[in-house]
Amino acid sequence: MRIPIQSVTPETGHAEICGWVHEERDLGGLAFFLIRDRTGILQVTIPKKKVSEAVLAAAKKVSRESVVRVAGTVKAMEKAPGGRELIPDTFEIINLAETPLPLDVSEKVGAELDTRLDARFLDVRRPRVAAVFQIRSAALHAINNFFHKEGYISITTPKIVAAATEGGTELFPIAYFDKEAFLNQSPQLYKQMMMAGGFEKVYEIGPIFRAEEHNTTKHLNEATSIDIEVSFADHNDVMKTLETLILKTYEYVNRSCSDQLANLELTDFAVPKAPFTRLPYREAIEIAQRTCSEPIKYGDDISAAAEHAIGDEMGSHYFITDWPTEIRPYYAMPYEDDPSICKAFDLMHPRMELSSGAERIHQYDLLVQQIKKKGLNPESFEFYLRPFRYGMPPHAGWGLGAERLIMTMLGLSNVREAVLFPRDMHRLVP
RNA sequence: GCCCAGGUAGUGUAGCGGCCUAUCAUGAUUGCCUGUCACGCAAUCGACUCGGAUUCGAAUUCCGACCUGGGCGCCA
Repeated sequence: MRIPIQSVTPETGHAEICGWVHEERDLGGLAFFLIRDRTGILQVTIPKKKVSEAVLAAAKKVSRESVVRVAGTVKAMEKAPGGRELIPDTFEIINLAETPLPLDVSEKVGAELDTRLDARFLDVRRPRVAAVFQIRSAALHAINNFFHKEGYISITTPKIVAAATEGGTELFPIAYFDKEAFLNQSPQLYKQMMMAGGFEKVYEIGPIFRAEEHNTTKHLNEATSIDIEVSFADHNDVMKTLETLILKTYEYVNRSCSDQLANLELTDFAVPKAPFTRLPYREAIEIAQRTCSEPIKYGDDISAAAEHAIGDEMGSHYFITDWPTEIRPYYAMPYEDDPSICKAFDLMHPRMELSSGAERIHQYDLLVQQIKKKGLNPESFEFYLRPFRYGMPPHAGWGLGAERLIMTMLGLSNVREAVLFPRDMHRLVP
């Protein structure tokens, strides 16, 4: 019976392990093999005079990163990594790996991201890379948990759609039988429709697709969006929810992923401090005008340089609130007393935007008016507008980029590090 | 889409008109070695992205193609 390497201790007695050959060192009469599975690394020690011919033959033949099954006696050994080693009585090569390897799993020499992504299956064998995805898994678990505890209904909405969410041209067209269709850029319209469906609190974690030809370390053409929509809530309510979710996620990762964080050398991992500052857009612009070398004025989008300048000033997570209605999507709710600004917000990490959200317009006439103001045709949004005529409650929500959350949480320099098989302008394989 | 910077053994690099039969590390192959933990030692193997041009001579300069990284716009 195979047991995980993590649970092999000097008290184990006889053990059978399965895994990959991480490193081999042959000292002549004595050989050492480091065997790795997803839980850890164990040293297999072969005193050549004391083991069987079969073990010797296998040890001679096996190459690095081959898959093996090794069984034998576990002994306490101070000189061995982890204080224990396994002396094999059987050493079976399950699958021999070809040589040379496309990249060095033991990390003696580096590999560029492009090389790593081409051989991602090998790249993720490296413990520090695996740690990122184990943490990503834990973070998404914490997020799912949070929503279930809070009574949200998990939904999945179509990724193949007939119309754009926000107008725009940044959609991937696909052939859908004899019709024109697109990959969805956001679940926005569908989660709002479920407010008319009376679900009240919904969330979805799923893929979003953007055909923008951006070439940066924080954009993907296929990303994972964490989306919520809540009825009878306003922008402040859902900002509070987002803030709590971020804290809970960091706390869970901090609590349950200490090995992985150690692998990533994140000994100073810190849960952000709440409450996050609510910084009105107007004040954000003032900070940028004061501290950023590039000129910016009220009404502009916040440029990367301005974003960094404001981020430096704020130092940790913060919200930018009260945006000019003009530069937000048509569905953002304008303030009653000043319709030039709206109840939209972005959640910012000092390095980049993580999330954007808003209280939405729930009145049919106002929504149609805003769609027209953006130069869009309400007729192409009929499927979306229809629910607004039959009892749409007030509601608010946001979308949070899962990869950016992981990237900023772990200090990754490229968002591609947070996706197993990233899709960007140049990469469609593997 | 615009603007930079690059493409040298399996991997990561040095070289930037002749000293290149191309450096170093890692790796692979073979041999030696009983406590390695980036083991050590010896030998061997393995590369200038492609096409054109300039030149007596091109990895090195120029042009084009292809590929890659990064910045910007925009956004999650």
